Amino acid sequence: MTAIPARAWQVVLDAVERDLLDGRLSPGDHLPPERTLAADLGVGRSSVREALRVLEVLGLIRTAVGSGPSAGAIIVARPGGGMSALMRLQVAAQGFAVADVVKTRLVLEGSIVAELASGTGVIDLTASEQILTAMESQPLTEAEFLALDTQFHLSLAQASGNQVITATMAGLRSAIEGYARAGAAHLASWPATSARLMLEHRGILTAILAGQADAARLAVHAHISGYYAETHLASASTTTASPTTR
Amino acid sequence: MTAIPARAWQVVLDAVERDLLDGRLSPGDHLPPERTLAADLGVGRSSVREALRVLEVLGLIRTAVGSGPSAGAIIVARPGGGMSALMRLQVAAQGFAVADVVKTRLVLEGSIVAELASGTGVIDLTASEQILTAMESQPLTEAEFLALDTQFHLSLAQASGNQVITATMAGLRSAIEGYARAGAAHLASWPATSARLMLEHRGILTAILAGQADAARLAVHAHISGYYAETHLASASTTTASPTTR
DNA sequence: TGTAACCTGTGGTCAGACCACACAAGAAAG
DNA sequence: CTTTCTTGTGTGGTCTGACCACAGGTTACA
Repeated sequence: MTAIPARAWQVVLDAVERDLLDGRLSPGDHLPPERTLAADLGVGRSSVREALRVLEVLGLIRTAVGSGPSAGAIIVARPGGGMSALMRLQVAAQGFAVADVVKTRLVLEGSIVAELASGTGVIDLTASEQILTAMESQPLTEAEFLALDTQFHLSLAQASGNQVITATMAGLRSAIEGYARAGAAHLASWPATSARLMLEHRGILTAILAGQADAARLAVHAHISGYYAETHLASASTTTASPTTR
Repeated sequence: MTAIPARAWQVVLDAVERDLLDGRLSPGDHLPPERTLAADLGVGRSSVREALRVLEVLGLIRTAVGSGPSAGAIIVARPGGGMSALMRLQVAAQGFAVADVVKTRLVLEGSIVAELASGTGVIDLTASEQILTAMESQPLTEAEFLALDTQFHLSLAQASGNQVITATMAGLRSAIEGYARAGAAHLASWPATSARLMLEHRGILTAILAGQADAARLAVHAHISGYYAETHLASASTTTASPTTR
């Protein structure tokens, strides 16, 4: 069929993918041991390991040494880690511009809060509430604050129930985490900025609970682009087609 | 520092990432040969290869055998392939629900066409035009049609200039490509559906060129969710909180 | 001068070995 | 009989060494 002989590790990757699609493998299942997999597919164990490493980084499997039910390679399908690694490295390698990452956050988070605000069903925002309360209850260092900030934004995505958007947002966030942290040092007054950010968080949550979709979207928009404008890191302006990409 | 000794392949991954962040590596540069990398980092060559395999799948490097300037591992930073692999496998492993993928497409593509429509600068849509013309010029098989359909949607993302959204869309699209193809077989009349899809494409493009952001967003929304509703694959309803996720 | 043969460095792959680890089954002690 | 310890076994993690295919450059030859 194909004149090009597939590379050995690709054979393994394809076999696993086919097993997943055909239902022979499901989340929670164990992959065969590496040595068995190698023998079954007619490739070397190192090739199997290369494929498993890819699956691990992509968040499809988790590996553990030892023996027993918890050992071996297990299908987990946690997209967050893989998305983070991918976006972090692409930003590092200049495949992704930071400005584009911020703009994508605006799009995704804006539609998330708008959907949450206009959602008909019961929506659980207690997790977001708790994170906000934790942020406000005591003074935090910049790193602690940013960690909770990440959790807050992520909790909104999780409340929407969309796993794709949640994972993508987690990836985007982690990709520019270093920039956000570095930018905090450029601020004129960290206490002033953090106080403002907390107020904006409250405003976002209030708009969602009040069912004001447009207000929530605008609040998120101002929140995100405001911080990045203040830290001089990305010109995430509101609607203008930014020239930074080109 | 860390009581947990990092795994060997992660040492390599971290080293490459640090080199990227510090500017010691840039797109177009060669990575050191595997054997050199192994010796420099004090790990075995197989561990280096596992890391390089990850970087390759993630779209960060391209490898070639032989000698000369084109051989070896070269930084390329092409996010598309990695994003596609990640999303395809996550859908296969049920980490991503197809309904969520479709909903994310709605969000991203909706905001893309809205931004294109309201864009102040000159926007080049000739590529999208040409693809549409190619689709309309002759009868196509389902596979050919879907391939051009993918190209059309992707060309819009590329016109927006946002590399993150473009790559994400490419990944989402490829993740459900199999479902789209399988769904085409369930249609009552493929010629009728394809004709409708082409008309909708024209409508989207017209709305963009006319500067009607909301109309373009609605047209894209109807276009995408309509096809998936028709193929009974995903209940990508307009605004209702879908219960399919849980 | 042109061509052909050779050499070198690269990734691709495999085989084998050893280690650390976690669990299970059996043996030993109470 | 119960508890505790020892041993065995299977797993991933890693390294080493070897060989191959390939692409380019280099050299020798016509």
